[in-house]
Amino acid sequence: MMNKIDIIIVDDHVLFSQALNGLVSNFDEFNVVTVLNNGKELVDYFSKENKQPQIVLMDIKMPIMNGIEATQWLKDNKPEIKVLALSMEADEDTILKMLRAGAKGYLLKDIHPSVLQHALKEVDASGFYYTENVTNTLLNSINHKQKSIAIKLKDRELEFLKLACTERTYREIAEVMFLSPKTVDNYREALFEKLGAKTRIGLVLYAIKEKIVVL
Amino acid sequence: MMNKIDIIIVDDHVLFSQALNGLVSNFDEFNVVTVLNNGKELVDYFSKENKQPQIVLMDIKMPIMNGIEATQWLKDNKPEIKVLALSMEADEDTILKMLRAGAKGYLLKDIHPSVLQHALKEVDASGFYYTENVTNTLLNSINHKQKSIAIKLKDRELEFLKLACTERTYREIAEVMFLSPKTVDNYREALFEKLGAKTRIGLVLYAIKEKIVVL
DNA sequence: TTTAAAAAGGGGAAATATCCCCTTTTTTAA
DNA sequence: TTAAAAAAGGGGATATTTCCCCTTTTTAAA
Repeated sequence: MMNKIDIIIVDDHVLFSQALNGLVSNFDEFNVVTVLNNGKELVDYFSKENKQPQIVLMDIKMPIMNGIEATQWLKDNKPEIKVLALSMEADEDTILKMLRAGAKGYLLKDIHPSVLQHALKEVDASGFYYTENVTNTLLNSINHKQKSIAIKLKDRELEFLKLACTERTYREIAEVMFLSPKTVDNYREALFEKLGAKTRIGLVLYAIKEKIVVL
Repeated sequence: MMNKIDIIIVDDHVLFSQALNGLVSNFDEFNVVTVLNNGKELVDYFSKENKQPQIVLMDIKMPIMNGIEATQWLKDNKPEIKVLALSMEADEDTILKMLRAGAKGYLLKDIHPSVLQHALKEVDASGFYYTENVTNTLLNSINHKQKSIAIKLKDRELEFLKLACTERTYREIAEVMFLSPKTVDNYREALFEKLGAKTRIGLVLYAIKEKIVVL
């Protein structure tokens, strides 16, 4: 008989975690060492026990110490243990935080048991299991960082704003725009007002944030 | 005998693609339908042939039509075919473009054959295979934390630079840093010199470009 | 065609930023 | 322990930015 892979389940919903326990215990390859109710219990567990599981099946929303904190703790203190997140929510922010904390995979609780089994095997064998879902979420959050609130600027103001994001002085900007320096003053003051800026630096920060200028 | 999974290899390096052909053909589960030299040949192939492979092993850098364009074309025209990218480079930009174009995985050419075999099986069975490498790249590009700083800045200079990217005056920056305004002058001038800037705007542009400050 | 709004221009002044060439203090390395 | 380097501070001048309160010119709409 081959050695089974030790797993700890951390989840505060007892009904669910016990069901999960039964499920995983039925997988030939895995052995559930213990079932804990939150991150704190996991940390306490390691202060008492010498045994280390290969994988922790981690819920995210939990009282006292949540899954993100617990995963971060494991990364810092037991980096060889792999965390597979198991969550109800698939919102971008949670996924991001969990992955940054070091999770090796992120599954939703409504998956088919066979997928869980497959994921566990992958995490054991390859060290990770990132689903299409997770990857797409990451791709999305790169794309729609933030939609511009789009204060509407006139063409000439936009032109000035772009030039303000260079090392040109206002005098030089005036030359480029074929305007008097005094008129450029007006554009500056108008944009200070519209964009809530107090200095030229503020204009630059706004322009870059809103992707009016691209670096 | 089970049905083998059909694969097309697209790569302009003939020596490599032929070696890859031999390798994959030796895998029990897979059958290499044909080997093509670039994306254009792949598009042409589908205009002549009715047969469709399940998976395309796609190089990225190729003449005439590169792997990104070809993958995008497949997504638009043959969405049921899965693309597994196989590349020399692991730079962020390329990975992002390839995934956006619809690749179901991204492997480097220096992996072990068994990993390729495993990835192919995963792509066939699950529809995707995203490695830790790829996921970390995505995470990084969200964080914008890739430190490509060519010029090494001292801690205190970095601190000043970040403050320069705000609407604070130098006098206020001096207060925050517990320095005399004159010392702040020195930091400014030192950075002008190091970063080739002539004005504070130049500092801000540099800091943002190099991801020293995140907006 | 009249009228209002937008764009352009300006005077003048105070606050900041830029610049160059110094000294003193603290840290680091030989 | 001593020399050198880095960090901190400064004087003083000029240039630029910021600010407020104006006029003139051009454009667009009634």
